[in-house]
Amino acid sequence: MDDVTDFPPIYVTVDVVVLTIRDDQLQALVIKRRSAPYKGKRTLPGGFFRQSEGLDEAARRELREKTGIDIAPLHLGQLGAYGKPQRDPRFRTVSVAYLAILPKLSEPQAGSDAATAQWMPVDQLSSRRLAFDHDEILADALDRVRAKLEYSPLAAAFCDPTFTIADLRRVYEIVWGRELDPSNFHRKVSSAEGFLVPTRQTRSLGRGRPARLFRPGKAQLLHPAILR
Amino acid sequence: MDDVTDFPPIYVTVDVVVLTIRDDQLQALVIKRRSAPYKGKRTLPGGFFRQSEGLDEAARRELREKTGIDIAPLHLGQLGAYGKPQRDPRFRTVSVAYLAILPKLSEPQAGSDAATAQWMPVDQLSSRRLAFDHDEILADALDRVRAKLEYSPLAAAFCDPTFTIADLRRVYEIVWGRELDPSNFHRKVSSAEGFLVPTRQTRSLGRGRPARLFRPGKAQLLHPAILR
DNA sequence: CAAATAGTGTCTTTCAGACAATATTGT
DNA sequence: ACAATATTGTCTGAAAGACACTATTTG
Repeated sequence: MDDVTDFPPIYVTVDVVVLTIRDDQLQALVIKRRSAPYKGKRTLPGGFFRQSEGLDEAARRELREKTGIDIAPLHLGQLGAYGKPQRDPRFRTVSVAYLAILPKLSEPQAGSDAATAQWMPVDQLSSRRLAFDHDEILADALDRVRAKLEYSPLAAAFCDPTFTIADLRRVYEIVWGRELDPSNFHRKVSSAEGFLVPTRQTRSLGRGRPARLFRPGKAQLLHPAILR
Repeated sequence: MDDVTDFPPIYVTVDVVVLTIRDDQLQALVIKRRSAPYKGKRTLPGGFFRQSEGLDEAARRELREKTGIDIAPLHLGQLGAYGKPQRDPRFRTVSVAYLAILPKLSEPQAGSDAATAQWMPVDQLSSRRLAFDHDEILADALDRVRAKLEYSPLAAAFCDPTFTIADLRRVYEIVWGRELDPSNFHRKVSSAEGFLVPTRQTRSLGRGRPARLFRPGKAQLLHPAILR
């Protein structure tokens, strides 16, 4: 490594793509900027990184401060670093992006920027809508979450603590953007070792046979995978 | 985003995990440190990030400066950001790690730190051998490359411009650490659309039937995947 | 010829996808 | 009973793993 004095420091930020399902749509949490640059435009929640904290820790803190949401570390994963030279017009920054998945119950709550935080369907954010390079970060997040549904039990993170197989299927259908055969889906998730733990409860929607409720299992990798 | 003046800048570095296959072993490029901290210990090649360059660009430059190797951007991918508070005892750093794959022909060459660059088998670097948090970065790189062999044509990046199916199989065997059935492997890679482009040449090893030589195809994703 | 390596074919099992059939509820 | 949803079963085809077999070279 070279001598540190030759290289000026760079501002490091953390940005978080928070995804949930609301109104049968995949939605992301965005914040409306109140100052220049990009005043009035939307961004991903995020902020500067502090000296004393690790990256994951910073992501959790930002999410908590901006939205009042305290997410389990389990459902927070790093996406990568973004550092194109002109990504912030003010000064040189590198942003470390995170992906967080929440069940639909949560609303943006109290917090420093809470007044400006809102959920928006990702379909309405698909291109050239967010400030900085946040469109690119969001696109990468969507690629990531679509891929992770295949081989990880991530889909359960979109659901309440107990959920039916139909709930889980709706998650896959909404994230992947296509319908799945209910019977084949049922067979596949049921046979994936450690994905679903049956409970003794059922849930009725008023019409039709009540569905069994499940809890997430301990598996970190699905085998066999639920292929797109 | 908050007011910038509240947050001290942080040093951003780039570290590169360069992998190749030499002597039938997966090997990584490491550099022996010539100054404190960790004097005499080995690290991954890397250095400070410059104001004017993008992250990918910085990774290529570091690799070129430290080793004389000019890698195609195609075979250079970001692993992620590492930012535990105490990862560098001197000051607060965040490192963006990259993974680079090279065919075995390359030797560490001229460059500022070339004298101290060397290839080492990853089996001999498996734990607590590298300075800073580079053991962790290397472990993540190995996870990544093992996974990528399944669904991407990355294995060809370990090979010369033309290669036989047996060459390719040795890559999988060495990276995954287990033997594969030659006939099943042949069938699988041959049927993966766009993975291999046949040439009219063959190559003889002196004994046995000569093998056909192939070039890498255009596919970015293997279908079906070559599962572990 | 034998030895060695390359490549093909066959069989069994697993799993995906299409879709039929059965089960259990509310109206 | 009927509509609606949940769940199980059946069939077909794709692909994996084990392994027998054929092909083409050198010694």
